[in-house]
Amino acid sequence: MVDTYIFKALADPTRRKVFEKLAGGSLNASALRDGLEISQPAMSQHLAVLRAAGLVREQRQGRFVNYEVDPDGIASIGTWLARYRAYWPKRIEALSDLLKDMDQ
Amino acid sequence: MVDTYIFKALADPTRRKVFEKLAGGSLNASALRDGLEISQPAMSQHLAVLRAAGLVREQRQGRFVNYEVDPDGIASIGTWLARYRAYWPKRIEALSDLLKDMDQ
DNA sequence: ACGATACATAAGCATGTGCTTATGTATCGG
DNA sequence: CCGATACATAAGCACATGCTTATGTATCGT
Repeated sequence: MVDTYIFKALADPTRRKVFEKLAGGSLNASALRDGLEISQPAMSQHLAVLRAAGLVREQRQGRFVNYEVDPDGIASIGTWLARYRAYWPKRIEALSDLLKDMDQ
Repeated sequence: MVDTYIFKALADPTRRKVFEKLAGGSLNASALRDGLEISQPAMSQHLAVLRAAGLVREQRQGRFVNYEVDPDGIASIGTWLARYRAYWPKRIEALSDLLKDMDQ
């Protein structure tokens, strides 16, 4: 199951923080450690999990590895979530925001 | 973190199957076991996890406990996902379906 | 060429997770 | 009332997970 990797990856609070940081723009592994109290190997392992889940992709640049959000990952969640749209409350702010953004 | 409970709950394939079954309509704990090869206590424990995550809610009816999808749970995921709408691919089928449904 | 830097990988360990069997609690039918 | 049914809870166990320290690999600056 592809979904299992994604949900497992997002089940960890540290990984969600990392993902949110990347949503603000591409960053390398060291920069991602700022603020989060986490060792270098721990970050490396978290990034490997996020990458395996398809939530993040990397781009080597010399000594640095730049990470960025992989749209495929969130698309997968969107696809999964869409299966349950029948239960989506009619008036939820986040959804109307989403709707507005798409209507362009 | 509320999100942690939700993502942890959905990280298990069996729980996702249970949730999908419930998306097709309300069912009691025994009916949910059909098809899934799972013991009665295991199902009870899975349902407890889904319930604690806010993905599912229960309703006692005599000896039976009826479970159904809790819209608050998927709304939480939608809210979380909406934070990353900037990375959402423009043309994903599930999304346009969602859009269509909302435009009513 | 060499030390420093950026990151990955390996191994070990504490804790979490999902299952099992056993048992408890409540409601139903007769 | 009493056995059967529906479900929950407890305890124990195998395995997964996230961390640590130690070490490996590749690139940079000089």
